[in-house]
Amino acid sequence: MSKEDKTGSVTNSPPTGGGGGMEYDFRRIEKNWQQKWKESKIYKVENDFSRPKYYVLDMFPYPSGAGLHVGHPLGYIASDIYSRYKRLKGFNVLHPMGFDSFGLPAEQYALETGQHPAETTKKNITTFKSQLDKIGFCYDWEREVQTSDPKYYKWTQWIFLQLFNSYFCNTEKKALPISLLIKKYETKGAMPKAGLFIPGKHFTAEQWNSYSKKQQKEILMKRRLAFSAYGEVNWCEALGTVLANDEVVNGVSERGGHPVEKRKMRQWYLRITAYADRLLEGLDKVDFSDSMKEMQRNWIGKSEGAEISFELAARSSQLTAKSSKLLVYTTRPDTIFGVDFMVLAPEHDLVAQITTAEQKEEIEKYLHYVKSRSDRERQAEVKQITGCFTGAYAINPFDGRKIPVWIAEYVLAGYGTGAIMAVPCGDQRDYLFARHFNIPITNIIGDHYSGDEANPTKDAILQNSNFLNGLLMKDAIEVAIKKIEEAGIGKRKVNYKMRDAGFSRQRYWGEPFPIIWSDGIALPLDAEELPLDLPHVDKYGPGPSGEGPLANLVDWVNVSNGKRETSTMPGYAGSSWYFLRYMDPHNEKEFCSRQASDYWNQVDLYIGGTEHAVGHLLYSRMWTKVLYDLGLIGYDEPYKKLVNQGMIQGSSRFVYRVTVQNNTNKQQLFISFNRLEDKQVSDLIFEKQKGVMEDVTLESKNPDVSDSNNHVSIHESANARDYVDAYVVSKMHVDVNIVDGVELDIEAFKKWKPEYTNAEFILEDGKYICGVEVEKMSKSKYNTVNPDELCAKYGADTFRMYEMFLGPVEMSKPWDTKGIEGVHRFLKKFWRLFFKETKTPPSEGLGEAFIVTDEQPTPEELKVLHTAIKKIESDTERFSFNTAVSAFMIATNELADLKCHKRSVLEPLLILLTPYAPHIAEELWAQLGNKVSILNASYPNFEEKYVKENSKAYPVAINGKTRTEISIALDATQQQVEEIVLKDTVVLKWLEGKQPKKIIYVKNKMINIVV
RNA sequence: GCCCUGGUGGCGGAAUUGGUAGACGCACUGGACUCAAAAUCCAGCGGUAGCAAUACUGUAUCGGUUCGAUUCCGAUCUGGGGCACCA
Repeated sequence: MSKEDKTGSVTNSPPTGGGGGMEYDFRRIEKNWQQKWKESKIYKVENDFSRPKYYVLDMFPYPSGAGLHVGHPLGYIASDIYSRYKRLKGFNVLHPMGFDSFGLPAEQYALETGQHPAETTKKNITTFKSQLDKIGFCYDWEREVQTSDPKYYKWTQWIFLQLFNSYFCNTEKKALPISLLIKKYETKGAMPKAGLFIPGKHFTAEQWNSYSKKQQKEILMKRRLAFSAYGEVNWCEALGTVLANDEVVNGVSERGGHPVEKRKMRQWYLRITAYADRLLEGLDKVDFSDSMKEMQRNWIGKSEGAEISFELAARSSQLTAKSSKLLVYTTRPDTIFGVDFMVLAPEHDLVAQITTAEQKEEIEKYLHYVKSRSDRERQAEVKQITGCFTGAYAINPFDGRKIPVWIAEYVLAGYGTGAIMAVPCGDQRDYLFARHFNIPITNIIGDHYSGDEANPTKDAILQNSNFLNGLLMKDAIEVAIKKIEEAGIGKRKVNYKMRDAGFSRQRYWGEPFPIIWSDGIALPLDAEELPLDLPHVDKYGPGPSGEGPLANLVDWVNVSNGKRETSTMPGYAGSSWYFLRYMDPHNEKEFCSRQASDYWNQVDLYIGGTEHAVGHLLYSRMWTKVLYDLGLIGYDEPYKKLVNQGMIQGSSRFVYRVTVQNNTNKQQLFISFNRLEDKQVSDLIFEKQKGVMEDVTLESKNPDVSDSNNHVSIHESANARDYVDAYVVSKMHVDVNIVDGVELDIEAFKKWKPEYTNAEFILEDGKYICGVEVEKMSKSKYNTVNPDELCAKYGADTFRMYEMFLGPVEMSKPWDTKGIEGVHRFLKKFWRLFFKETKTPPSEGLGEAFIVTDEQPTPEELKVLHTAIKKIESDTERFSFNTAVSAFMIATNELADLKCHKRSVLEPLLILLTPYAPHIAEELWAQLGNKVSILNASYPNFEEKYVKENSKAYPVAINGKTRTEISIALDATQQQVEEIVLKDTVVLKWLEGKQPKKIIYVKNKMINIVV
């Protein structure tokens, strides 16, 4: 052990080393077996259609430059354990791994450093793979996919063409080839099912045939599953580029702090809204957690209500006939008589037309303000109520009331019709808005409305509501809709919160679109022309007028029949179908052969984080449905079961730097955590700064440690003179790896940040104690722990088991390296069931050290074994890996106590251990003389007879409080139990001579006596 | 703001269907072995009172249902994740 050792927050020396004997030399064992497994291709997976299959999939990683930290492998270890378990159960298991290797970070990095994303991505993947391999995963790397590989994205582009060439048939509720739609238009046109023929929307066959090619294509574009249209983006003029929401902070660009505004640009979209209902229905067929389904349902946001059109008051003379109506969507048509104002989204088309001359200036000011606001900001800040009156009025169709029309940022253009009818007594936002702008509030729900806040109830009896008076709101909804439809002023409407998915990015590092624009018509490439390779660029800056970097490649863009599409596909394109490619990764003819996709079928178990709850999962579910509709695969849900792993959070450490204002001597000073609140600390600080600040007193208030960001607090000094008027304590992240628990290794710290070599430290009890906070694990917070170092120090088996032992996979938890010792001790103890540690060198003492015998096991030993089999098998089945690890510990402790070294007990136990700690299991298996790998063994069978008991020590409670324990036969009857219990001295004592009212006896659980 | 989710000893967690709260591990304390250390083994370990047996109390807070609540219901406080161009 040396002070130099800074590889982890555990500062002990390597747990093994030196000495002779057969000790658990995990380094040798793991290296040896990883090598052998690789040579024997034991993880190679064949499409052997005769065997039962099981498909385990991890959400593949984005290969970031930071490499793996201990949070990444959590899900991978879980899926690896389950895969190996299923293999032992006789399944042909597909458990592949690959990389989601297109994406923004590589491009950002390229912008900063000039390194091509292809190069950095390749490098990062190499690092990831070597890190993954050290943990001993059973991946068949021959099936690896990388989304940025042309051999892969050829098929992403191909599927895009299928989407482009398909439409959603509303009658059959499925995707069909667009050629069928064209045929229909040519022969029947597009005629209304019922009601009015609306020119522009409907047309006859003759009309269709008379349209120009361009007109026809424009009509078709409105039906394609992948289509092009105009949509809003975050536009940053200064950077000349479109930004992700991520890159926009408080309305300005993260890079450079330039202003950002909304701008409409031509974009590609996927018509996921067409699949809204099927995406909802599909949730009933899959095994996802309820919360996950709930999140997806909320995202889709299906609601039923009505679209109502309000006449606008005639006085706005600039209104044309067409725009004299204001269409709103509401889920609560029952509240129509409570409407006190209307609100349009600021982007609403009508705004410009209806605004009166007097209001024009104000409206324009407001529009300018809204442009800089993100959707999130617009909805979030309730305290800040903003809006602007347009000067226009709408007319309530039933009572003729004049209703003022406002615009406000809390109404979003993308949802519903982009306009609402505001009912302040029933909706809190509307209420706050009305109060803020002094709009009178109509109460239609009597006592249910307090006047202090809105009440969104549906259980009130309506008042002040004309023909709805006296009706329960729930029932009034239907009545109102009928009346609205009768009056011809609106209709029943199902609405979805979900919008069509934006599918183009003004970026370089993504799949190029196989599209050529010719005279405004999007021409798809032929399948034979794929892949359309992503051309090499030297510069990663944006193209002209906000286009992606590809627009700078003039030669590439201009082709004989037009111009290439210069945007690229988003990150989720490649990940929407990757699960299929693993089944048939080298197929050059098809994205995946039907035979392979029929055999491997749905993913039986999908493991990944909740952060993908809506995005990725919905997109891949949609793609799967489209592929199914087009007859390309045989199922329309990709993932049968989904398990969400929790996030492993980082446990950050902080040091507190004191900066004295106007301090010219620049002495660096740090203060230990618990002295921050020390009243005398200002004296100390003063002491340390002596020489520059004679006679200056600092009066410190208690520092507010909870303050955000860096600045903990500013201390005003009452008697400040000359040099000093305040000192500032700033909080700095410090590398967790140079902190032992909470104690800072000061020397290591100085080495880590050389600028503080001469810093002084105010200690407590001779130590510098760091502050602790749980945050997301990230390089910039210096709270990452590298799995490589842990594998090197304790071995992959220990690391795997420890990650599992931390807690339930689904739960988030902070990482703490300290506990890993315990798991390592367990594996050493397990090893000692097979080997006795001797002082002789292994070359001589092997026979002597190996202590496994062929003796017959005792009933007690068999009970330990079979208890373990039952517990570990069921825990593995239900993904309760932490309790399974604890079951291994219990079994090992008990067998060690029994001094059991019997093959017939240990051999099955080894098989149980294989999924969790494959290396040690394989080694000991070989030591037992087995010639075939333990990976191909079969899982031991649990036998009830070995664990059966005929009595149980029942807890006996009096009035619900456990007072004693009585051993009673398991097959005892109620009467027998009552007799036994009432004879017991402890029970008699607590009864105090009273008669029990009731005796509750739950077989195999407990007994409760009610007095 | 909206949606989802969590809160149990000093710490990570266990309690699978409403039935003995704290399994297992870490840390800590005491002991054995050792010249010493490491490793290993044994014992203790929620709080309060007590030498102890034991009693009371205890699963974020408050209230409810029940013979019985960490578990179910209602309200409150609080940590984490997502919110459509990060992946």
